[in-house]
Amino acid sequence: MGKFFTIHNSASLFYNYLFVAQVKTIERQVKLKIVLLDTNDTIIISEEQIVQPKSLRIGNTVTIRLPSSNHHDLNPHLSRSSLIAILNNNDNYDEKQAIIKQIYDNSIYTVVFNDGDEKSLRRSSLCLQGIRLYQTRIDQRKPVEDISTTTPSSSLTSATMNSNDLSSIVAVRRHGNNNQHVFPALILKRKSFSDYIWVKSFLNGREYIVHKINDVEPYKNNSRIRSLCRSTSKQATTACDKFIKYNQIPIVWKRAKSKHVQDDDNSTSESNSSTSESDFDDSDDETIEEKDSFIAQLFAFMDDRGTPINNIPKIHNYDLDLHRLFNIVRMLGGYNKVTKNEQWNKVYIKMGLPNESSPKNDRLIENTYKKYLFPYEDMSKKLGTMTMPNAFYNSRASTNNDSRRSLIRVRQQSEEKHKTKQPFRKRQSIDSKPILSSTKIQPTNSSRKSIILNKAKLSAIFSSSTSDSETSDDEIT
DNA sequence: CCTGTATTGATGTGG
DNA sequence: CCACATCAATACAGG
Repeated sequence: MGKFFTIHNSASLFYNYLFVAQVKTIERQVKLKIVLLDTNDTIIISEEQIVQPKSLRIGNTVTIRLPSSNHHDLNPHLSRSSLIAILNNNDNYDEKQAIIKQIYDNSIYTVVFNDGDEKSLRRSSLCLQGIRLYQTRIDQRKPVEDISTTTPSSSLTSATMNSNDLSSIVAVRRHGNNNQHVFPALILKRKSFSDYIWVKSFLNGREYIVHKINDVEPYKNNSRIRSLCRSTSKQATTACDKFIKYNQIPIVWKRAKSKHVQDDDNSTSESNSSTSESDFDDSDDETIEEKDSFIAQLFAFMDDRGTPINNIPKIHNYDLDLHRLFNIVRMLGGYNKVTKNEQWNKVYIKMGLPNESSPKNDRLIENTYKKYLFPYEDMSKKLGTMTMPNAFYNSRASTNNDSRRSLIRVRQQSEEKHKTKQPFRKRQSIDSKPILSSTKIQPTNSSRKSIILNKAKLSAIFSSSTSDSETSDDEIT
């Protein structure tokens, strides 16, 4: 699965979840944390010190060379070349047995962004795009600019999902690649976003935004799909049929106490458990619809640009209300303005999140915004409006069918298990006036491409690199 | 700021 | 076909 990045296959990389780049060159350097068998000491060595270079795999026993008479703690910062020099001189080393405990990739990757920008980064700054994306989209990656500047073309492929009345149930393709997994789902919103529809799964009660063309097929009047559903997710199909016939709410839906699930037709509206947070009084005038629509557009946008939001971000164990956050920041003038004026504490307070505003929490909310909402804000501003015309519909060609995850999850059910924590504080109303996009956004210049990414699973990367295909640059000297 | 660890949901596989 | 193992993504805390 995961492999050491290579030049050859030029994997797409995420950089701060904002940029996509390709690997150009690699200066390989691998460090290993090992435990010596004789002394039980833990030391860090370079890859080159391994004599018996079998598979680099955690847990393996290897023979290594240590500079003789050395005290291992003495040389961890020895330069690579000098180390090699020492070790190539037969007199100067001891050989020992050791067990690999950890593998670190300290290589320098030079990557090229799609704006032509080049940068040298360490592995930890980069994140391999999902394998599926990597496979299917490798040559179809869209620069962000393209998305922002795409002119709204009304030639939507809306023909596939036309009949509103008949097909409120759809079959959603699950992107297990091997299997044709399909589960039935109820359409919650059709218009929220053209290329995407919002569905609630009979499988687990979760809500997803799915791509209309690629992930969805009509359910009714489609015996092939129905049987496929039945074969791959029987329970869900059964629940679905009960829902159709008897209007019976699936159990899995009740478990997920959704705050507000009203779908267009036929929905028995008592499904919302009255215990749900009725203390939600949106001081803003937004309706649920707007919120949903916003979320749908946001998710679809992020999906299209290759950085899908797979989960609702959490802050201190609470689902983050992205719409609220977005509006708050917008009223304060947008990300750059808020940052300049150091108002993230204000944002944090307005969000009504648990815990007090603190420098740490402020940075938390800032980073979260930067990651999940700033691209959207940026795009909106470039489009010249904050109200999001349907502008980037066609950015997702019908050929590329998925991004890092097939389904875009929406609205996690809020679990009970968090109830030990303090309850949601009520939010204060937003007083300030909207300032709209008077602010200038500077394009995301490379100086602020800060690094956040999640860790690389090096163990997996290395352990598999030997077994499955070769990593093609194994012999970097 | 960066790294390591824990947690969660999604996916793959065997009983 | 379902239960369980594995994996990917990320939040969070600590250096």
